Amino acid sequence: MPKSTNQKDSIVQAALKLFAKHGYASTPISLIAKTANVSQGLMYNFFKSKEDLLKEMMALGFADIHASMTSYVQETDPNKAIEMHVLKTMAIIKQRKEFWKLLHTIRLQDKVVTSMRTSFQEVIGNVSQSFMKVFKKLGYKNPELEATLFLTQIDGLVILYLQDDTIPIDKLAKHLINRYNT
Amino acid sequence: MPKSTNQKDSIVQAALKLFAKHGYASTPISLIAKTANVSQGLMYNFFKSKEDLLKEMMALGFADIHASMTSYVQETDPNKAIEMHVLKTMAIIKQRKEFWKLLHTIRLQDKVVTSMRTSFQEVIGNVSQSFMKVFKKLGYKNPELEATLFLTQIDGLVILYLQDDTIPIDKLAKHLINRYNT
Amino acid sequence: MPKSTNQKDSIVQAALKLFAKHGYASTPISLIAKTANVSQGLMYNFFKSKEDLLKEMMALGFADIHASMTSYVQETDPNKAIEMHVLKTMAIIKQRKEFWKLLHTIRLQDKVVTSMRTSFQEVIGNVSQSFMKVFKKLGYKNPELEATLFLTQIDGLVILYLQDDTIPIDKLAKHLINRYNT
Amino acid sequence: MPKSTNQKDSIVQAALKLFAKHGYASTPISLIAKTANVSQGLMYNFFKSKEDLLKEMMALGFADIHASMTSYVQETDPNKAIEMHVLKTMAIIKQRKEFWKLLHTIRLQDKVVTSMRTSFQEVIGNVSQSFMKVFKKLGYKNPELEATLFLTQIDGLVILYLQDDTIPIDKLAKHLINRYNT
DNA sequence: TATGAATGAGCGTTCATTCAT
DNA sequence: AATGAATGAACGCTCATTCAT
Repeated sequence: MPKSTNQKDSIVQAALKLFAKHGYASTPISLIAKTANVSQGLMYNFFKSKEDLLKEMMALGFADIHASMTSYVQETDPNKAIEMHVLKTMAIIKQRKEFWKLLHTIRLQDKVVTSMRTSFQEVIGNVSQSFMKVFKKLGYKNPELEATLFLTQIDGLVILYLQDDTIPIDKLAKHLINRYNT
Repeated sequence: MPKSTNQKDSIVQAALKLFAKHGYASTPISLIAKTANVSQGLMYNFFKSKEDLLKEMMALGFADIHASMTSYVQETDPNKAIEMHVLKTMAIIKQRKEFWKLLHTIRLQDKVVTSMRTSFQEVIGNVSQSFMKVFKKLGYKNPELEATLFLTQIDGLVILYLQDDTIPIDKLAKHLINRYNT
Repeated sequence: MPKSTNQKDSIVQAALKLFAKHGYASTPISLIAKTANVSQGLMYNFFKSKEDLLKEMMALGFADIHASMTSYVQETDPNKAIEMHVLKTMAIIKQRKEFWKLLHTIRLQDKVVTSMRTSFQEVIGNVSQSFMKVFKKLGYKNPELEATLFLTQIDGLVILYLQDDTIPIDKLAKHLINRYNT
Repeated sequence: MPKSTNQKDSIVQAALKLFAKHGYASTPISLIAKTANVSQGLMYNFFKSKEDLLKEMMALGFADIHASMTSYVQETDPNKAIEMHVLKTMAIIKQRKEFWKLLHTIRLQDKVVTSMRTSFQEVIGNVSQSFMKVFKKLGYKNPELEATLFLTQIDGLVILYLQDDTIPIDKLAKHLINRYNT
């Protein structure tokens, strides 16, 4: 069995945890290596640089999210689509907290992100388009604005949760769903 | 007029711009100094450390926001309060884009922030309390959840705008206001 | 054989030489590294800070001296004890000139030293006690004062030698011994 | 009245105190200025550099000591000469503790000292010569060695006192005198 | 494949010195 | 004579990256 896969995995997990906690720039490679129980030099067998590690990590995360989100994209009942998206997002966030934290500390910066903007925009774009249709179907006058408000509402909720995971996130999600499903 | 004030100002402006763009940890003091047209050593006549510069900068920003936000806190008409808060927030964000970018890259991290968390929570807390009352007055069943949803909705909108300032932020704001002012 | 040992040794030797010559505070790490033919960064694989290097160096020196001095501590003939201490001290000083120079530039300062004061006092204290007994055995009226005078006499001689190694140190030592061995 | 003299004096006093406590290299000019209640820039009206301040300070100290010591150099009774030298030295040391501390931290270093070696040697040389004659007069077989031992004995005592001023320095001095005045 | 010793550029910071006022 | 703002070189130290093994 390829042990290297496990090692690469440990590295990615360690990096994710540490980047989310201390920030990308403030996390030394040496610490990632130690946390992943791997020699410092070995890191460069898997990733050609620290930045490369970040990019690959983010790509993995996006793929993951993409997979999760597209699972219900063919939902035809608009109310169901809204409900599923809210619930699914909350589920993903809980499960991938560190990834989302990192994503949010990075997404307003222009250095590393440009390279991964594509993947990010793709995911966002798809979802956006999809919900425009949903709100159109529901008869909203301005489905584009509605979709944006809906998605930013979820975004804001997510950030609050990432910052303080003791908020009643499930109640809030339910409340949000009810607001649309009248 | 004291020239030092201008210099301190340039430093703060330069730091704000660079921190917002590249992140705190990835912005060298040397670059701030160069951008502010000041020698590197002189920086330490104004701020005793890089971290101190950040803190002071954030404190200034918070004071500013606090001042802006408390200007309409005595508004008694709940619909008006909602409208004013949305509009005021958008105004502030447009004006202090870099400060808000910086704030968002920092607020999920646990390192430097603790010292300024207080100021942040204070502002947030006040606003939160205030809107709970607003939604109570409007007869919402669960004013606390409503307030949270309202504020996170704004937060999400703000982040989207910080990431891409070509979105129709004013339309979105208006739309949001209309949703509440039925 | 581990090369690192040699490197650590070169560093210690270089540091000892340079600290003794220019003083601790006036010796840059960069110069030590260059003198030891080692990169500046590597220094920190062996010593976690400049101060740590000093401390470790001093500890080594003290251990050395301690070993040398305790070799004759069980001497029961008081005259022999005096003779041996003088001769041994001179031998040590000749051999460890730089260490002693460094020790003397440091011992009146209050900053770094506190941590190593303990080791120093321990060595001194033992010797002091030991010579009090010697002078008691020899029938001196005030053995404590005698011991102090004896040891400070040696100290003064040592310092003179450290300052100018062309003085007839052996003759002086012999003369000193004869003064006690009547 | 020339205020500058007082200022120069305060600077020298402040520098002496601080150099003795923290060492020359570890004492910033800024701290000396603050301690002397003088602006940092003004220092350079009196001394052309930090090193110059040290040199001038030492020169002043030497002149002082020289004056003190030559006051009894014409003493013809050899026993009296020994007694006076011991007592006078102790008096000077007590009075000029900081100067002596500084002197001892500096005298084994080669950087600054070379320039003042002359003055130092001159004082030492005179005293040395003078005591050779004293011991000759007293009929010692090897007056040169005796003089060296005598002076280094005092030196050793002085250093002990500088390191710990709670030792019974007066008793020790008396004891020393008695040893010679039999 | 795996190590960790080794490098060197760059960081935040200090401080002796200069200079405009 | 006196200030203290301003400079810039040098410091101790960190860390991404390389390389011999």
